[in-house]
Order: sequence, then structure tokens, then C-alpha cells
Amino acid sequence: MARIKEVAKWAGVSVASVSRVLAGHAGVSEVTRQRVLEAVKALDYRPDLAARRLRSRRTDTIGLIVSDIRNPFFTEISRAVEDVAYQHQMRVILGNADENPEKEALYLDLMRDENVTGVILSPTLPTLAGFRADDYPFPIVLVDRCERETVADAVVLDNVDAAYRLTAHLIEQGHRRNLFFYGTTSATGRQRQEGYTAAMAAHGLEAQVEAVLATVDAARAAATARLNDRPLPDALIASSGLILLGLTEALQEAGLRFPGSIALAGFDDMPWTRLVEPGITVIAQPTYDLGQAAIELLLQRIAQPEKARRRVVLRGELRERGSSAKRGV
Amino acid sequence: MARIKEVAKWAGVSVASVSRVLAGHAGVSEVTRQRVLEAVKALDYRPDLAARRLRSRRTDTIGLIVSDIRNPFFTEISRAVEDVAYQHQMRVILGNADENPEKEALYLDLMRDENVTGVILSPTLPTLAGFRADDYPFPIVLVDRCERETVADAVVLDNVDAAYRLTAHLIEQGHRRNLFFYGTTSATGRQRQEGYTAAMAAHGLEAQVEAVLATVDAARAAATARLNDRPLPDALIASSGLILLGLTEALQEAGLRFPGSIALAGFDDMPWTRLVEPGITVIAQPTYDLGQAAIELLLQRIAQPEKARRRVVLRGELRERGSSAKRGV
DNA sequence: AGGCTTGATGTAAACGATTACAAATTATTT
DNA sequence: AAATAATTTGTAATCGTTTACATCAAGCCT
Repeated sequence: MARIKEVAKWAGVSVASVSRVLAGHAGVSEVTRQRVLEAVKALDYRPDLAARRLRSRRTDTIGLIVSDIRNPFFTEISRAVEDVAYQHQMRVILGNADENPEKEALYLDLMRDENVTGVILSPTLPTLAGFRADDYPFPIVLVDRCERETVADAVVLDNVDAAYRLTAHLIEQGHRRNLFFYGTTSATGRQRQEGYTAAMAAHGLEAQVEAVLATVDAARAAATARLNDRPLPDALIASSGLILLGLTEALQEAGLRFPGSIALAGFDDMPWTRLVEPGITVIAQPTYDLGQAAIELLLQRIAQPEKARRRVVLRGELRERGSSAKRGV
Repeated sequence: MARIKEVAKWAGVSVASVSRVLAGHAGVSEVTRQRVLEAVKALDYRPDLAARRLRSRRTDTIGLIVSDIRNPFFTEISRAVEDVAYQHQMRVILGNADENPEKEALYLDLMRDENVTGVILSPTLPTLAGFRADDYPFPIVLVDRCERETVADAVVLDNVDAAYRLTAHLIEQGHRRNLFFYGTTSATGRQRQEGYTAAMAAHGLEAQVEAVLATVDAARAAATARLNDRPLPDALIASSGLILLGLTEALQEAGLRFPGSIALAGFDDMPWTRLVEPGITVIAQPTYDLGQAAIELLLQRIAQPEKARRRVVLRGELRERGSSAKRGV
């Protein structure tokens, strides 16, 4: 394996010149530049990243901490982050925190050990409480989950608005007794619940909410329990994709068809929401865009550490499908 | 930020002793061990990973190269790999090669630059052709895709067997004219096609196969075209989750119900295969186990480079659902 | 008691790059 | 043509560890 020393010797220049050429620094003549490039090619030289990182104190690595990569929402975000990162010759280290604040802290620690250039984080509520980006030795961009106050750069959906529109749509379709299921561990659940409640109130309807763990199983169990209510709710609303899956399973197990027996709607457009007949009405999140925006915001923050905090808010898209069809009178 | 030097001074020992204690090396007395540990805690010392990696020439990092993390199959594999890796204090670098051999080569190059300890790779067919693990400066474990010859450590499904069983099941249910869709870019498609063909032949039936790009869109388009055939096939079989999704969409768009108009079955059990009524019959792959086996195999290979090559073969599980129900005579 | 292991510790040389600084060369100005 | 500025190059220090090797003390054996 060739080292910078040998490249320098081959090209008949000093190691400094080689380093300068490879770093793209100015102040090196065209003739040596060419000679160095030739030597690099001839020897198939690859700079040793460990050495570079040690001396330069830059790792060109960013950390991505999410709850679970298997959640399609985060899968897509991770893909976006990786795409952009690699375009900028940066690496990504992923952490699955499983909605567990301790694991989040653990991974943040690990990111410190790795001396990452920056972190993208989708925090649980406990971590978010009292969170200050300044407490960390690297820039942090929050994604998906963030309280109102601008305590860190963030990229989020307009959750209140999206939930409002989804709920209003159901009401317009004649569904009045709508039961809202939301996850307890993330800030989005709360915000979406707010939007739901506001929409209900705006139409003079009483809000009914059910807080559950943000997992498929918990949602299914909670829904199954509520399906014994009489009269049945007009509609179930899920504040996330995992919960929507749980509700759908519960309805199917209970033998309830939608929208005939009960209407259904929720967040996140997944492959199957179109497929489950007659299609499930959802708010589609611009997931890839969220991830892309997050890393681009992070890269900007890295380039300009003193710039004012920013908060990017994206809008969800209502996709009307059969599951919310008009209620017969 | 504390350095090893300061820890040594605080503890009243040499840097060598500190290093030895932290590396867990033998030959250090209990009293200095304790003193060093105390100092580490007091100064909140974290060894600099770049320096460590430079000097020790070990990165404790493994590379994972798959086609697309958004394919649930690989999402799950990646989660398994990361879980085990972190348990062993190792990092994971992910590469999405998008079924593109050039990108695969690019990521393999990148892994070399990163001086990774090992790589887990799910190669395309072109990369697999003439692939030799020995050509790389790190151990490689193939996952999911691998030709017969043992040219590298590998963890795969028994694809021929699984496809055979799936096809045989359909035939037993009375479906005789079964059309098999498989992806052209991966070795699994071929192997599954073999199993399918063998099962058809064993029952005196003629195989009918359709090779498509392994994407949802390509599968949907190909299926839509074939749905004009008269008479219709008795059943469609998909050789992968993405293709199965495409077929399902095509059937739904064509207004064909299964198993009434046509039966359906395929590979990969996904959240929605249960949900799309009356449920889709699939071969469930032990995805997490595949990933886990792959990294464990890799770790063993790293520990014992000279050990004989190994090939782990896992078995798929047939999950019978409504979509393959008995055909009325 | 003196030589010989054994075990614990310290010293200093790596690892392979980047980069501050000095030196050398060339171009520009007066 | 000398003085000055600008550009290009090289030397050597440095990043923070690990680890080969030397050293030293203590225990054991004859």
C-alpha cells in the first residue's frame, strides 16, 4: 500500500505538495499538480483516513439517531441522509434508539467518541424536554420531532395543520364521533392531537383521544378494546404509520369493514395503504424531503456555525381514499 | 478534553499503563489498574478513536452493502447487523448500491479507504460472476445472494427449496397454469425460478416464467401486460417482495380479485401481506436471522482468518393464506 | 549470596497524514 | 538593477494513541 511519502518521492516533490494537491488547496503550480496526480494514479494511492482524521481533527462523518430504522418513515429519512452525505464525501453512522431515552444518550455519547461533524436526531419526548443543542460539542439538527421553541435547528412537518385537515376531511364526510389514537413517546403525537382537537372543536364536536405506546401491537390492543364501545365511533384516526397499521389489523380481526362499519384514516402513506381496499385515507409526509432538508440544514450549520437558528416546516399532503368515504345517513 | 497524557499524570503512571488498562491487557497490577480507572472517571477521559485507529491499524468498523435500505428485506438485515455490531463495539457503514454493479464497486472501494474490518455484501449478478473474496483486503460475507460454489462465506435462504414448496402448494390447491415472475439482477431470482420449474415439472406441468427488473413498477407493468392473456393464468408467483407488491397492484388495478379470478403468492412476508384480504400466501424469510448470521459469520472470520469457508443456509417458512385457496372445479 | 525468571512499569518510536513556518524562487515595482 | 511582493516549495512539528523494547524490582532456585 502506497503512502504519501512514496507518492512524493515518485513525483519528485515534498509530502506537503502532495497533501496540498489532494486537498485542493491553492498555491501549487500546475506542473507539480499534474505530476502529483500522475504519481497518485500510478501508485494507486489512497490517503489513510485515520491519519487524516487524527491530524486534521475532522471526521467528515455525521450521526443519525432515530428510533428504529425499520419504521418506513425513518428508513426513507436515512436513505435521504445517506444520499446527500455521500454526495458530499461524508459518512453516516446510524443509531437505533428504540424510543428509549437512555439509548439516545448512549448514542449521543458514541457520536462524541466518534468525533462526528454533526448529528441528526429524532428525539423522544424526555430527551426533547430541556434539550439544548449547545450542550453538545457538535451541531445538531432535529428531525420530525421538535417542540415549538427554537432550541435547535429543526426540520418538521406542520403536524397541527396536517391533523386538522385530516380531521376536517373526515367531518366533512359525515364522520362526527372520531376517535384519535396517538403515540406517547414522540412530540408529533401531541401536536397532531392538538390539530385533531382543534378541528373537532371548530365543528362543535367533542374530542376523544387514546394515548398508546407508538407500536403496532400496542395500537392494535388499544383499538381492539375500544371496538367493544357501543355505539361504535364513526371513525378511527391514527397519528402515525405504526399506529395506523395496528388499527387496521384490529379492524380486520374484529371483522369490521371500512368505511361500511367504521371509517379509518391516519398518517403516513405506505405501500399497503393503497392496497387495503378500498384504500386508506392518509396524510402523506414528504419523508425523503424531510431527510434531505435535515442534512442540508446540518451541512449549512457546519459551514456557518454562527448563523441564526432555522426551522424548516414542510406540509403534509392529504390523500383521500375509500376508507373515509361519505357516511350514509 | 482530557488526553491520555493527563490521565497518566493524574494517576501517577505512564501513558503505557493507561493504554494497557483500557485495552484490558494483562500484566498490570491491580493497584495501578484501579488508579487509572479512577483517573479516567475523574477526567471523563475518552480515547481518541482516530489516533487509536491510526496506530493500531484496526477500525472496528464493518461495511454493509445492499441494494436499497428501503427494501424491507434489507432494512431488517441492516437492523440485525447493527444490533450485533454495536454489541461488539463495532460501527457499521452502509452503502446503497441500487442494484448497480458500478456503485457496488464504488462502495467496495470506499470500504477499502475506510480500512474496514470486514464487509457484508449482497451482490448483483455481474458482481457475483467471478467474485472472489480473496481479491479484497478484508473478509467478506455474502448475504442473500450467492452462487453455488463456495467462493466466499455466505448466508442464504434455501431458495430452490422454498420456491419448490411454494409452487407445490399452489399446485396442490388446484392451480396448474402458474406464471412465475422473477428479478433479473439477483441470484435469488434465478434460484427460485429453478425451484419453481422443478416443482412444475414434478407435477407434469409446463413452466411459464417472466423475467423483470426487480422493481415494483417493472413488475406491475409486466403483470398488467400478461393479464391480457386468454385464458388467464391460474396463479401468479412473485420471486421477491418488491415484485409481489407490483403484482398485487396490477391485479387490483385490473379489478381482479384473488383467489376468485386468479391466485397469488410470492416471497417475503410484509406487514401488508396479511392485510390485503384474504391475505397473501408467502414464503416468509427469516430476515433478521439472516442478518444476524451474516455478521456473526463475519466476526468469526475476522477472529480466525484461516478457518475453512462456511455457508449458512436458512429455511423459509410457507405461510398459507387466502390468496392461494383451493380452486373450484 | 548470586544468577535467573517473572511481572510490572516506563521511555520513546512508531502510525500517516496536515499544516505552521521558513526558505527559495519568480514576478512586479520603483 | 535593486528592492519588494507574490508565489511556490520544503522541513519538521504535530495530532493522540499503541506497542516494542528497555528497565527495574521482587521472588525463586541451587
